[in-house]
Amino acid sequence: MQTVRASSSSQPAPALLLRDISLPRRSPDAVALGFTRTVAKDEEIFAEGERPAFIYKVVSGAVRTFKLLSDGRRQIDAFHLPGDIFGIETGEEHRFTAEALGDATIVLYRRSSFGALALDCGELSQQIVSAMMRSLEQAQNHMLLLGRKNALEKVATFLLVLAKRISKDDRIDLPMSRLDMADHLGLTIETISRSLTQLERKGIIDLPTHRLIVLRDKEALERLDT
Amino acid sequence: MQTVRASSSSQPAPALLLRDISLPRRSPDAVALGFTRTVAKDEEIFAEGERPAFIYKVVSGAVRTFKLLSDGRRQIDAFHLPGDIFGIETGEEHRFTAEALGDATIVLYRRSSFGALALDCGELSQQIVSAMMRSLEQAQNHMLLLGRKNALEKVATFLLVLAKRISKDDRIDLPMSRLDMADHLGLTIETISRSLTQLERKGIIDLPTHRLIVLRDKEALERLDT
DNA sequence: CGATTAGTTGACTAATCTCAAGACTTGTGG
DNA sequence: CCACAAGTCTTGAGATTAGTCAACTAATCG
Repeated sequence: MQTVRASSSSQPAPALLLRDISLPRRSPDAVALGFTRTVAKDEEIFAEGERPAFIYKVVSGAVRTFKLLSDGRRQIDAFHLPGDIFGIETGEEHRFTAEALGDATIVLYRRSSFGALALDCGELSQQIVSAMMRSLEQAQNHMLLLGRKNALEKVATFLLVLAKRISKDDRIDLPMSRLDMADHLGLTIETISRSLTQLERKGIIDLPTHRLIVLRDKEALERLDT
Repeated sequence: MQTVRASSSSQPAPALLLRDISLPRRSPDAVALGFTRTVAKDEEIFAEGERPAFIYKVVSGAVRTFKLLSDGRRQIDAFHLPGDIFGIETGEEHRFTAEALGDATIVLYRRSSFGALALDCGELSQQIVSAMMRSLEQAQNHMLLLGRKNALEKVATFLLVLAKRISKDDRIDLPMSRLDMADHLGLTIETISRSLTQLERKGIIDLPTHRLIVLRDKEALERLDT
């Protein structure tokens, strides 16, 4: 596991600075006004868990979006450069924190302006959009796992995620091999095996057969899930 | 680096098996017919690089989607369980390979049925959808990097990606600190530093200042990018 | 300038991988 | 229904990569 270093953090800067109100160019359905805002180095633009009120676009400078584990380990999912849109959410909270890398200028579009986003799409498109969004959320959580969790944490998280999807009374009938798990979690089959054994020794899971896992202590797993 | 093991691979199974033609329920804009297909264990459903002709939905069984590095290292981005939609692409090729984990049943929807996907959305939604898609593609590439590349490969890939976005004649003016790079690539600042030094020693890059990187040998970087 | 922060380098440690052997499962055919 | 074969999983020992800690150097900001 890795040392957690303080992120370079100046103090949070003043309030929102209105500069300019620009209409999105050539947009016929432009209900969205754009506010321009300047942000200082390391200033927070929005925080994980907040209700998303805007969608953002970088005008100048650069922005990082990241997730944190409870002990401060951080995974930056992306750097956003001029022209990039970020902060899109379909749910009720931001799943990242966004901060400026250096001084930056961004444009904010009221989220309410385009309502539930997918609503002005046909129903089929809507299904597809929501499938994309689910993939994206999964991918983003998975980056945190791959970049910042150790082997035991990876396996614990994986079991919990799988349990939510397919467990019957805390029994998981694994649909995949150890090799598949390994290639999903960025580990080797041996490390998967050792991690499972370790969880079993601690009484957290049972392994009646190789393909069946019984979760005996979900709380303990959740503690590992950080 | 990690040993590459052969994926359990039976031989590719026969052709497409039409079973059933079902209309998507309650869908008013349902131009899409659903074909049901059964696939055998480890059978390929589509391959990375292929032109995407369908969108898929798992009916029974489970499916893995993955990317490979040139030497066979594999990153499974997701397991798809009954009800899950997978294989959505906005571009002209599949960016993953999909295979059945065990015997499985899937439904195929002709992609042409909903045309360019975003087309029946308003223009603004369309921008948002395409921003989502970009994030998703980035996230998926990044999972491969986080899960299966070593430190030097990570840094090399990062520099190339960054160069494509912001380099002027192969000079990158880094907008982020070493800590930011580290937290993006799942490494520590020391390892970032050592990797950059190593690239410099090999004559692949120059580091005139900490925030400026000159790419001297892109080919070599691309070779590391696998 | 001088102080502070950011980045580099070295020596050492720890986590995970690699390689190898053995055990368990599963499927097949006698 | 048992025995064997093939594949899958587990375990151990040693190697390797990246992390940790610490000292030093370079850059940046008042």
